[in-house]
Amino acid sequence: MARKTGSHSEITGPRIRDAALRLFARHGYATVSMRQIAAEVGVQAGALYLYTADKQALLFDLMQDHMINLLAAVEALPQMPTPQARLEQFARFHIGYHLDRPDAVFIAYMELRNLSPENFATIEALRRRYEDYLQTILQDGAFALPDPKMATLALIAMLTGVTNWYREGGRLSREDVQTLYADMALRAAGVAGGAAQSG
Amino acid sequence: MARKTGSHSEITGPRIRDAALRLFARHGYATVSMRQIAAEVGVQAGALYLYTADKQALLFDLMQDHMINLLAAVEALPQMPTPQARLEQFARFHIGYHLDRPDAVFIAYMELRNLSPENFATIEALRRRYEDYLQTILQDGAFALPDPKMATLALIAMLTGVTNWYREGGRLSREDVQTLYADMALRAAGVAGGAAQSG
DNA sequence: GTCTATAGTACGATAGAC
DNA sequence: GTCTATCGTACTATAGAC
Repeated sequence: MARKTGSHSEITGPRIRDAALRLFARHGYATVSMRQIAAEVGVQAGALYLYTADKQALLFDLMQDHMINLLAAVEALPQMPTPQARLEQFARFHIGYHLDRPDAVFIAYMELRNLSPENFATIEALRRRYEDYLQTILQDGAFALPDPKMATLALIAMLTGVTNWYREGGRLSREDVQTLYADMALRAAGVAGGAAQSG
Repeated sequence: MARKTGSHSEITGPRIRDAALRLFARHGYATVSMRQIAAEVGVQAGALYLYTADKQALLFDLMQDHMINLLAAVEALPQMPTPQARLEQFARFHIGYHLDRPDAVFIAYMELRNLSPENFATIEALRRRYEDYLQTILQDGAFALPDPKMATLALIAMLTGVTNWYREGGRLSREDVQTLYADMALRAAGVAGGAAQSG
């Protein structure tokens, strides 16, 4: 800390991104200044511009990386035999993945309007691909949903909402929450028997 | 328009609030300047301070009014005979009320972190009262939910999510959306037969 | 009640020394 | 690669004329 000079390009870049992620999530992109980010990393503001073109690029890169990683993770899930198992797997995955990355998730949902139009379009396309993954599951006849597209958006909103209140070490464990939400998702989608009715 | 002087205290105040509501929702509290709000109303920036102590008070008043009106509206709903009917009524109400006030809703959910700590506590208390209204419904034995508090948060997140995608004049009517979401909420809460299975 | 003008501060981004 | 210093701009909020 407080080291004044030296070569740290492999380390400073990620640290800038980590600091920006945390600060943007906590205070909002528009509120956070480049000086704050620099102070968090322990460099001067000017040094940030060796690693990012500008503040907007910093936000965009964080969101794009998050969405690309999310997509890669969901598409790497093992194939499940039944529509019900696929939906349950998705619900558990979505909650687990989002609980692991609260800052990235928060930014991805809250800072869309601070993206430039072109950057917004790129992120929206990635998000749409993620939604399509769930929609494909829900389109299976086993669910008989009148509107799978709408159900997709409803379920994703429900599952993502867990990040608004879940706190590590609280009354419910991560597993509890995954089970309870997966059950609600299965029931909402019209499956009679959820995974575990807890009781 | 472009009138330069005169007495408009009864009219300028509400117009400032309307402009702030629209601009905050569209661009975010932190991004919008007092000059932008003033320009939208047609006065100079300094004139705003005759109607609000500062920018923070403007945001707080908008959020507080929204939450108070929302609470008054939900508490004025006619009493329904069964738990299922109460949940369906709540789901339809929540969606209808939120679709009618997209800007206020957006601000109430997105700008919480831009409130001062004291103002945040006030708004959170109001939100908690609204959640309690639904939680009371869900605590009825008819639903047999393992965790009514969590189910409350899950359902509110799902229902509120409709504001992220619904557009007037789109594929689904307001009534369609209310029906489909109410059905999903009823099923998620563990009620076998929803209001209308649409088929 | 609204205006013009401005004090005081903070910002994003860049230039040039080391 | 990081620093110091700074340019040009924008902001919130206030003071004082009308």
